[in-house]
Amino acid sequence: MDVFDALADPLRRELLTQLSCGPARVVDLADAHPVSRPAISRHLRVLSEAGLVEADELGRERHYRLRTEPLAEVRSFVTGLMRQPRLPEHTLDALATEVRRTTRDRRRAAAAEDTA
Amino acid sequence: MDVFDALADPLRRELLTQLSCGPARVVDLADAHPVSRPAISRHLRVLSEAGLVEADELGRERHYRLRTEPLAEVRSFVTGLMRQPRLPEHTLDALATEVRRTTRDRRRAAAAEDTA
DNA sequence: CAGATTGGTAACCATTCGGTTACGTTTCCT
DNA sequence: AGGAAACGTAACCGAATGGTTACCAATCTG
Repeated sequence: MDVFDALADPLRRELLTQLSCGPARVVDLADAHPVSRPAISRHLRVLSEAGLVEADELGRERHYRLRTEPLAEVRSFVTGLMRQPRLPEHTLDALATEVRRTTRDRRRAAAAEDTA
Repeated sequence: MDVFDALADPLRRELLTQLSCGPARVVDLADAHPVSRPAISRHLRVLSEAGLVEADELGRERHYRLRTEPLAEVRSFVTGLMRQPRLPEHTLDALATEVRRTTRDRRRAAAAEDTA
C-alpha cells in the first residue's frame, strides 16, 4: 500500500500518533478508538504494508511500533511543492496580466503545433 | 475534502507537481495525463476543496494555480511523527527489560535492531 | 487441563471513489 | 451569426474501502 494512501485515513493517522508515544498492543490501540478490534487489525495491516509500522511478536501479543522511514517520501514531496511557488509577490500579478495578454499568441502556437 | 485525502491519489499528486511549475488550464492538465477531461475536472475540484488549488477565471479559460498553505498541516503531522520516536536511549532499554521480564526467553533482537 | 486472552482472517454489506460518456453553458473566432 | 473551444456537471458503473460479526489458532494462567 502507498504511504500517501496509508496517511489518508484519519483513524490510521491517530494510530500513528498513538504509536509515536511508544509501542502498543492491538488491544490497547483498539481500546482507544471507537471501532472494533478487527478493524484496527486491518488498519495496522495497511500501515504495515506502507512500512509505517512494524510488529514485535511477544508470545501471544504483538507490539506494534512506528517506523518513520517511509515518511521521507511524503516530506520530500511536500517540501518540493512548497519550495517552487516561492516567487516574489509581484511575479504572480505580472504573470496574471501576462497570461491575459498572450492568450492569442498561445492560441496561435497551439495551432502551429497541431499542424506539426 | 481533507488534505491528506487529496494527496492520496497519485494523479492528484501529479497535478500538483505540474502546477508547481506554474498555473495551467484544465485542457493542458488533461493533455498531460491518460484520463478524460471531466476526470481532471473532478480531481481539481477535490484539490480545490482541500485548498490546494485555486482558479483564476480568464474568459472561457480557468487557470489553476497551486496553493501551498494547506500543506503546512501535512508537514507538521509528519515532522511530529518523525520527532517523537527520538526517545532517550534508556526508555527503549527499559521497555526491552520489561519485555524480557514478562516473557520466557526473549533476546534483545529488537534492541539490537534499534541501535543498528 | 480448562478457560480466558490476544490477534489474525473470512464473509458480508453499505458507501465511496475514480473513470467514462452525454450534455449544457459560456466565450472566442471567422 | 454560427461553429469551435474550454469547462463544469449529471448519470452511470465497476472496483476499492471501511466497518461489523463469526471463527480459528496460539498463548498464558489458575
